[in-house]
Amino acid sequence: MEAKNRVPVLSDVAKAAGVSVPTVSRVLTSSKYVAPELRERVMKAVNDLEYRPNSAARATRSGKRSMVAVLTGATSNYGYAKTIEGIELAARKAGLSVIIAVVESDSEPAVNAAIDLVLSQPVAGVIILEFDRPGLAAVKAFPSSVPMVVAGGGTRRSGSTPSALLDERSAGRDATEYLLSLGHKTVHHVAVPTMGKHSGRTQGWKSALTAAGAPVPPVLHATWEPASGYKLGLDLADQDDVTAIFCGNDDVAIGVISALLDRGRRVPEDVSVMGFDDQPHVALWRPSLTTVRQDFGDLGARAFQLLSAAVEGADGSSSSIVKPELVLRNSTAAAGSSAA
Amino acid sequence: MEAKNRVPVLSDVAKAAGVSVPTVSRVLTSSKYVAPELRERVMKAVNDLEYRPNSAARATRSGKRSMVAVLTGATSNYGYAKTIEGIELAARKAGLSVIIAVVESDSEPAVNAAIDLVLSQPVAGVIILEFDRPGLAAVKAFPSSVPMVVAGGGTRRSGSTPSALLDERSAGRDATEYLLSLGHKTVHHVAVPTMGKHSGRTQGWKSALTAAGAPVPPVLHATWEPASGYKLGLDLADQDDVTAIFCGNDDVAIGVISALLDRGRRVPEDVSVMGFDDQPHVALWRPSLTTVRQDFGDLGARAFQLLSAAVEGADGSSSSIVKPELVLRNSTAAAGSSAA
DNA sequence: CGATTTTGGGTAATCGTTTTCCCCTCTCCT
DNA sequence: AGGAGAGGGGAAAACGATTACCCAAAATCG
Repeated sequence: MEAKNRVPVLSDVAKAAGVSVPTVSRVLTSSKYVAPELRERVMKAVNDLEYRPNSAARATRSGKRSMVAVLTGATSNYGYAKTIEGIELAARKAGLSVIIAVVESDSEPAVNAAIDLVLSQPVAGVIILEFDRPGLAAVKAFPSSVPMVVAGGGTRRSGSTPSALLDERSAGRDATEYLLSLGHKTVHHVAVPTMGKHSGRTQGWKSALTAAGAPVPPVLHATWEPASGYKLGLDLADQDDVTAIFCGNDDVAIGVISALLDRGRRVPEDVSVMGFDDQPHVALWRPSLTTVRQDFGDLGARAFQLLSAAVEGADGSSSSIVKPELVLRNSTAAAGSSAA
Repeated sequence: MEAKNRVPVLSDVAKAAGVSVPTVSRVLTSSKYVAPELRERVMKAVNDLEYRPNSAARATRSGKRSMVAVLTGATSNYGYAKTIEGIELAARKAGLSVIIAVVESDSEPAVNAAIDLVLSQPVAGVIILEFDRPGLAAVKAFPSSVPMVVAGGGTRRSGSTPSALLDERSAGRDATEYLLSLGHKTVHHVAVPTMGKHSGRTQGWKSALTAAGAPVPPVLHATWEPASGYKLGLDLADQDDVTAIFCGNDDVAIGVISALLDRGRRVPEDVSVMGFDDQPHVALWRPSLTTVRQDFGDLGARAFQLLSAAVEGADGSSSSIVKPELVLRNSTAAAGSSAA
């Protein structure tokens, strides 16, 4: 157990096995038939020395890349983390490593810095998480020389970029229509800092309202923190005409509900509140949260699939879009159940 | 805007700038003085061509690695995600990329597969998240030829491995002592699937109980899911002697509380419940959750700092340990407040 | 059984960088 | 003015792998 043992390279293995360097390479990449006896010797040497191929050198010569990169505006929020998890799982199954690069903001220097960091590595392709403005900016600025796919909540896909999507627009519309169907005159909306006007959730909400001829209240903007939902919830609680609130995500919904309750408004009797994402714990809230279930893990897996295809050279810019499903629980109720 | 433009290499830049290849390299790495005029020309060519150094080739020749790897048993749970976020931020500031590798289980093939995946890339060093059994197994199996540091919740650090730690043991003890100080005869414990008997939280809990001469109830084992906490909570609700419960994390605590409430036991009047982690939303629970705040982002930053030092060759296996702080809220109360 | 084809494996070239040499030129000093 | 010293930059080697090329031996065929 020498402490600072030099890490073995191909020539060490070749020497140990008594063969030439290319033969070892051929055994390891199984690129050409090698006599069983030699193969045996090589494999033994590989195991004895604990040799691991240096994929940097490999990439340099062969151009075969063994890493995919994820470019994203954030990592630890629920949706981001789950999507990254899905990507990592799919990549690992395919024998690829995953490298994470965070785009600090949507400013040009930040975007370029992240892109530089990623492209300086030998990546086979890049998945950009288009959940927020930094992600959006990264998609726009990304050079066409490297295979890229988008994963996000958008609907429209202008160019020829393959995309794995969650149909947030439809989901937002469904959610809003559901609340309207309960008899609410309109639905207020607290947005999370996603892509601004381009957020599918917000778009769907607005289109449902206008389609139903309902008034469109101004959009309230929260951060990702539940506390900011709480703050906005305090304001909403004071407005008597607010009877239904569609929130940009579960954390914010929790904040809003908490504020409403603190102000003495009952949920769902006085005000119905919906979340978005269906984090595991919101089913246990009191009231349990009506929300929209998004399968982020699947999103990540689909994105990786598309990237694999793009790397293989499939030019047919296929895309996949999945519609999240409503999960009806107890934070929503018919308008006027307050009287009952 | 050619679509499939070959990505430029150093010799392209050299040609465009009318200098030799090594000169370009010297400019980019600022390894040797280059005349201002030449430097100028080179930089212009670099910008014009949008050249980005190929860090695989760079690593091959110079041995300078520009990636750190994170080896972990999971990625999307709160603590994991926040720690990874902290590592990424620190690494990005230092100009390094982060590669993530998940260790599927603590079985030997899974551990080796993850280690192989990581070590085949040109990583400067590795941070292993020792929050669970796969992480623990990875630490044990990791070869000494590559700089490595451990980040986790352990206390003991046998060998000479630098470690960034959260003192879960002390925190668990503090939490338990706090509950005992409220007059509870003993404290029940619902553990999350961390390192089994080696979990600092569980160790601290047990040591506080034995130190106080209180009976040590059997440990209940939950998964990471709130639903599993709920399940165990139903059982606990039926035992009248259960008046205080220390949970392995916030999600489980929420499940337990939910079950207690569903069974008609009041929190905190009948039963006090504590969580662990202080996720942002638990402050908004009703009752708001008493818990232990862990600064995972800081943990990640500290781990990266130690790794940097280790890579630089600092052999003094320094470690850093931070004690999480109790956050007292409303899910805990004095024993017997039920009567009041 | 001799000539031609296959086959397995070694030698050398290659990938995109960095680094070592070395040479040329410019400066400075006596 | 001539020689020593220093500094800047180019040519070539090196890094650790893969791949092109080639040759000897075995296999196939007439």
